Amino acid sequence: MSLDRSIEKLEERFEKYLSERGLRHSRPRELVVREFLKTSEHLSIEDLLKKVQRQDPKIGIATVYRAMNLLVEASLAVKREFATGSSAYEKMPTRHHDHLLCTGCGRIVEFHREAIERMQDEIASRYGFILDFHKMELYGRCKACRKSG
Amino acid sequence: MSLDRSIEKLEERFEKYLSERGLRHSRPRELVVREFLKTSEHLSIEDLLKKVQRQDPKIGIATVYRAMNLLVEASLAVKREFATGSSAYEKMPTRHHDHLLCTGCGRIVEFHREAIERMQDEIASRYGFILDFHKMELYGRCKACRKSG
DNA sequence: ATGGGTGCAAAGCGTTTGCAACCGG
DNA sequence: CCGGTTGCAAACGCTTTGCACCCAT
Repeated sequence: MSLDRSIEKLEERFEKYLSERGLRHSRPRELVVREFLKTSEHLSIEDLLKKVQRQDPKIGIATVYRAMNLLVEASLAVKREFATGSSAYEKMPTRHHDHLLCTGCGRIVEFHREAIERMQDEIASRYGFILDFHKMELYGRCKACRKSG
Repeated sequence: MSLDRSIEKLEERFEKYLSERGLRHSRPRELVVREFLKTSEHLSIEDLLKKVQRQDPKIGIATVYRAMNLLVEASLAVKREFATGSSAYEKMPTRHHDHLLCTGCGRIVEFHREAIERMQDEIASRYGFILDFHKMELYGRCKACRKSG
């Protein structure tokens, strides 16, 4: 399946989400959603705003926030808040993963380690908890950043 | 060593930190630091403010923030920001640990699993990173909260 | 008497919200 | 038309900061 086709499918899911609850289809919203869906990296609100403003400079930041909140409610996006203070949206991951972040250049690497996931469940149950979700972020410096300074 | 004695030692380290850089000793600061040090749990700014205001109602929230920032700089406290939006200070841990949090009652359990730490380093190095720190928080519901609601 | 510390209120910052104009179905 | 949507600006909640006054040293 082509990338465009997969974006189309996600857009359809979003339209369905909207129409099911009497929400409307609008040009600004469509621009935000499309720009978000066509970007594969983690996207900050500011970067997303810049992208949509290239197509329509009148679009305000509130519209971007509102569209992203809808996308999160529709389970098409997740919001990540990092320990560095920045936050970013990513497309709803098909498989769970955690993040490795470079404190130098901001690069974000996704990873998954089943053995860790199992240990987390085991730790939780040892204390009588049942886990809903977790947050695991590793912060360090990538090779390039260590070289450059 | 008694609890009081250990608090005294920490207070001494803080006084040393202050005098080494020409900072002063003051009553409001002392109240904040003492209340913080005598509490073993994770403490929010609001809760700490309430505690110190019981002893001196005139103390403002800015003083609490300033004192806690100093304590963090002095490596006597660490600030934790949780995915639930709340943040809390805890005494500088003698050994590294992560957190398990109940999304129902807010209870926080500290844990440490060496095997996970090792895998985190191993994952980082696989991507060419050297880790500075990490954040691992497990969110779920404790037994009591599952029963009650 | 210096110059750091305090309380207060204002400013910051990222995000949300109230509102009047706008527009989609 | 009705009621959701937009852009703007104001309001948020948490944290920091500017300032005049206070107080340690």
